[in-house]
Amino acid sequence: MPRKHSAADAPLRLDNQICFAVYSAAHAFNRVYKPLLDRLGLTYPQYLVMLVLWERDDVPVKDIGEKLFLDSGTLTPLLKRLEAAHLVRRTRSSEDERQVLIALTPQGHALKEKARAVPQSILAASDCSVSELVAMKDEIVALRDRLNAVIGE
Amino acid sequence: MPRKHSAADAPLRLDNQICFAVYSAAHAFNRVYKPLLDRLGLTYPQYLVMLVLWERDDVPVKDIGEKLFLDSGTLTPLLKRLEAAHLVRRTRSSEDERQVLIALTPQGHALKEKARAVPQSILAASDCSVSELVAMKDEIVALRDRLNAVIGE
DNA sequence: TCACATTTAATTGTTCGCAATTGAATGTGC
DNA sequence: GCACATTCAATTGCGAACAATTAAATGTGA
Repeated sequence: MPRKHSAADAPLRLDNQICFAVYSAAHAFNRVYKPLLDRLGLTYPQYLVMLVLWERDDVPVKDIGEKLFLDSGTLTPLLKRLEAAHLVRRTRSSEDERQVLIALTPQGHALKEKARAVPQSILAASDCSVSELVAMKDEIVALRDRLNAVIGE
Repeated sequence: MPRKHSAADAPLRLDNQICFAVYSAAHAFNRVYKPLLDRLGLTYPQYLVMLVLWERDDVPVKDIGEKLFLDSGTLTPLLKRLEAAHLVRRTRSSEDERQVLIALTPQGHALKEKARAVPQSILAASDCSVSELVAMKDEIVALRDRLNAVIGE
């Protein structure tokens, strides 16, 4: 009985890797977002930063980094590009000169209205009910948090 | 009755975005993989390429790209680094001179044995049963494929 | 107070990821 | 057979992502 694959190799097969499922799904999302975000003049990570700021404004870089799991090496140049696009302002905190506070400009605030069209386009592209997506999201977040807990050890 | 958030803003809230769940889970996986892959001298995308090659060897760049959803702009420099690490060889196909065939070196083949320890470490880190992970993986792959179908339109 | 550790952003260097372009090889339609 | 389109990898340029380091501001203990 010839076999194409050895059973011992199963754990190393690409199609058996949940990490690749997640990795490739993230890229697929990125590609779906791209044309939508192009109209806003944003990249996907920039869009995430704007989501954070639309919820709360005038926050230090560190707070944004904690919410998005990104560090200053990623955020500093990204925020400078958002500043160059006149969407945010970067100012040193007067209370703690180490912190740089990120505030939305009027244009940054205004972009929120244009962004409202994005989530519904994504929902349509995922071709899935809201409840299914919410359930999946919660599972993935739970997995992510368990992984992050291991890293923190 | 004061509300912190408007209901109209719910679709734009970071915690409601499945894409962010996927995005941040991908990064969490990356961080868990890093110390494991450091021992193999591989980055995560390089590990994915090696997974493909351990299944089948002597394939054109295009085939690897189709399996991983990556293009030559990503793969060409990555494969050159794997070649510099003596894990693969790159040769022009004699039948079709446009194609570059990627073959494993003996060291590339040998690395597979060292890599067998990786999946079980990941399984432990995800703190989850195999059947749960398989179910999640299948859901995520189905979502990814629906997203990719939209892009292909 | 003063030495010392901690916190915070910024910087540097390496590796992805992709769009757009180039150039060579191949396939095709007439 | 020959113009033409197509295929494939390589290249270029830009924007992440992160490790490691730097530098300044702040906090802490003796």
